[in-house]
Amino acid sequence: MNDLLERLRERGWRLTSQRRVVAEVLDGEHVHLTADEVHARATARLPEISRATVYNTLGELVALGEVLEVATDGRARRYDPNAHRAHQHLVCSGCGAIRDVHPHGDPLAALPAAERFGFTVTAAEVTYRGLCPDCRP
Amino acid sequence: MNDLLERLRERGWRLTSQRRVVAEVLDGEHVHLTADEVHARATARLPEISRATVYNTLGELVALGEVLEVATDGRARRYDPNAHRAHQHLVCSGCGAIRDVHPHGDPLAALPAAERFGFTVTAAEVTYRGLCPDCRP
DNA sequence: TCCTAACTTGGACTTTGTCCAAGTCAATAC
DNA sequence: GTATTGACTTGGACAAAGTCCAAGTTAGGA
Repeated sequence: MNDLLERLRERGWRLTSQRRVVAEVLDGEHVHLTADEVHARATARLPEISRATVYNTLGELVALGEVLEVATDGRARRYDPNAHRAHQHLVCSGCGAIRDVHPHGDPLAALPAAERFGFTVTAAEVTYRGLCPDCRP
Repeated sequence: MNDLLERLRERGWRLTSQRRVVAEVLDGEHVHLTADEVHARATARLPEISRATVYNTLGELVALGEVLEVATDGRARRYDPNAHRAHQHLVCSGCGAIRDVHPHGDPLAALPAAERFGFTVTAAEVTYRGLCPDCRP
C-alpha cells in the first residue's frame, strides 16, 4: 500500500490525508467496497472527509489503473484494489459476497474472430454466479 | 413476439395494452435498452404509460425468464430480450454499443474446483470489452 | 515562510429505481 | 351483453447512487 502511495506521488499526485485514507481503506485481498462503504470507513479515520472527495479519489485511482471498478449487481459500483493481478469474480446470488477467482485459460481466446463484429477486443470480464456455503439451502 | 405474449397469457399474465407495448419495444436482436429508453419508446406508442409500469413489467419479464437484466456499465441496468439462447456480451468502451456474442466452449468449465470457495456455481457471464469499428482511433 | 495551483468541501442537483394509495380495467361468470 | 372483482396502472413521493460547482483550504515547490 505504501508502494501505491509512492507510485502515485511519482506520478504527480498530491498526497493529501484524504487520499491516503481512501488508499488505506482499499487495502487487502477480496476487497470490493462500494463508494459509500469506502466513505463510511474513511470517515472512521478522518471524520471530516466528504463524499465528493471519496468519489473523486476513487475515480482517479480507477483512471490511473490502480483500482478496478466492478458492476456485479446493477446497483452501486464496487472498487477492487487487486488491479495488478488479472482475475475474475465469483458472486453469491444470495448475499452478494464477492471473491476474486483465477480461472484457467484466457477467456478472451474463446471469442472467435467471426463473433467480434469488427471490434478490437482487449479484455474479458467474467462474473461467476452461484450460492456461497452460507446461503446454500 | 406474439409467441411471448401468448406464453405469458398461458402463465396467467393479464394482457394489458401497457404490457403489450413494453413487450413490442423489446423485440429484436441485439436489443439492450435501459428502463428509461423502454419508457421513451413505449410512450411513443401509448402516451399515458407510466414509469412505474415500465419498471414493473420489466421486472416481471425478468422474473419469468423472458428477458435478461445486464449491468455492463455500473449505470442504468439494460434489458435483453434474447433470453432463450445462451450468449455473452461485447461492449464498446467508446460509445457503449452492445452486441450479443457466442464464444465457444463453456466459460463455467474454466473455473477449477479449487477456485470455487465452496460456492455452488451455476452461471458465468462474460463481458468482452473493446472498441467498435466506429470508435477505433 | 510564502504562494499558488491543486485539492477538498457541502450542498444542490440529476439519474435510476422503489413504494404506495387510489383509480382503472381484463377476463371470467352469468 | 353486463356485472364483478382482483389484478393492474398511475402519479407522486421517496430513496439511493452519483455528479457538479463555487468557495475555502493546503501540499509542496520557490
